[in-house]
Amino acid sequence: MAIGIKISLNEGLYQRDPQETTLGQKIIKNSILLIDEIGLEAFTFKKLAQKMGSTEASVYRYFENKHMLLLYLVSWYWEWVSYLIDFNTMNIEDPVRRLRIIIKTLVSAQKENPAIDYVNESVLHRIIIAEGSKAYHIKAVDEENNKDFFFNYIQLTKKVAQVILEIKSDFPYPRALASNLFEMANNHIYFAEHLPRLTDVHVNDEDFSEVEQMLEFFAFSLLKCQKS
Amino acid sequence: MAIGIKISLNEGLYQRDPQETTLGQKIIKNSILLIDEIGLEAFTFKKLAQKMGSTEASVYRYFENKHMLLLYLVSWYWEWVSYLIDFNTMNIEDPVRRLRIIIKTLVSAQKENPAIDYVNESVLHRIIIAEGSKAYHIKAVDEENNKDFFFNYIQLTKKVAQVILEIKSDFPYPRALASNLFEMANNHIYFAEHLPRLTDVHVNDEDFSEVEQMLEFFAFSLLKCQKS
DNA sequence: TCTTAATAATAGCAATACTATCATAGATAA
DNA sequence: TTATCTATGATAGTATTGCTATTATTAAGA
Repeated sequence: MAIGIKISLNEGLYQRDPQETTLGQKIIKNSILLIDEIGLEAFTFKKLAQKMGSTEASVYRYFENKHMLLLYLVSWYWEWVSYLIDFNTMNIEDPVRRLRIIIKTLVSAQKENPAIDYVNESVLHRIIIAEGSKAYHIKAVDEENNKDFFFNYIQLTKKVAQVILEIKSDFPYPRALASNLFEMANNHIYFAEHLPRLTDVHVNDEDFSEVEQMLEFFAFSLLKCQKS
Repeated sequence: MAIGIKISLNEGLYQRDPQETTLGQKIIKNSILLIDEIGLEAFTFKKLAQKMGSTEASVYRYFENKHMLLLYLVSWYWEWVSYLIDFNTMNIEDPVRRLRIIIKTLVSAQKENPAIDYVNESVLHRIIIAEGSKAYHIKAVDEENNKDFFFNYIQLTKKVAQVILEIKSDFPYPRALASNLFEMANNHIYFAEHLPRLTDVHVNDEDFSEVEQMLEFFAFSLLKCQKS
């Protein structure tokens, strides 16, 4: 794993690029910890500033509001997963093996060696699981989609859909299967931990292997091919 | 469709039962319309009271806060879907046909003849699609789950999981498939309308037949059996 | 050394998320 | 019938949220 990757994100997501400054990095680092700790609803820029030893006004210079900060974190996460997928599937020809690696990466991204010291990938993963879908379940979804604010998620879907089509070129729902794998990966980790009667899998600590198995089962059953 | 069904919900969801009084019914009716209109984030009890010609304090006598109101609406919706499924699958023996009817009901519940005059089922359906998952993506999920606040969703999952097991008794993920069908039904209607590159299906107006087809394809491919 | 840019410190304001009190109108019970 | 009880309305008040604005200070660059 390379040190010092810069995750490249839509510039419209922030007012000032948080990756460029120490304060920006502190905002990212502490917002991840604080959202995880108290939840998105209770999270405010004032509390964040207090935790960081900075001020509300300074946080507002980086992000327009907490929704944009969430969108930034979500985009960061999916871009990072996308990077991991590229890295882990490099030089692998067989699309079936590529899809298996994609699924593994989806559920265990947080276990990779941390790439960037101001992002706790494991905690960020929890946030994506618990709050991620709130980033696009908003009234202004069309407007923000026009500004390409969901670019990273959509690109990743496209990438995985292409692998699916390599496996079975006439599969009728490649993008739906791809996005569903992402949603299921997160939902069923959440269900296993909080609403266990909505799923059949179990997780303990950070062992998500049952989720991985289930996603493989779903994907390869639909693609009517054996895991190789 | 019977007139005057009373949807029975966990009493912990409300302070005073809104189904019992005119004001309560007005709160349900207008909150559905207002959340749909301005979105959950912008929705407040003050705005609701203004729209209704009542007061903030009166609304608080029915619901502790807007989260509980959302949870009430979501529970109401799933209980109603559950009722429709029971009604529509009555006297049908073949579990494969039952599952097809369940899927149809999931995507087109809002088209059934309205059962209750103070609930606009079509608008409520839009709210569930756009905001429904926020009902359980909250910090207090475990606490609320202990109070059985997600009872209706969990029961419905159980019911559908049983049908799945009737089709294929050794299917390893009956509850996960059931809950995934619900999530997909809502997500892909939302995606088709707002983030079309995350799906392969299209919807126009209230024609969700492509979503229905896709869910059938997913379910029956996984269950490795033909639609009958 | 001068200038600029970034941050801190502080204030302020409108809206939100409630809680409390009191008045009143309608239904119910004595 | 009167008394009372209950639901709602009317009003007020408080702490917090979600910002914006102003000024001071500090660090970095020219």
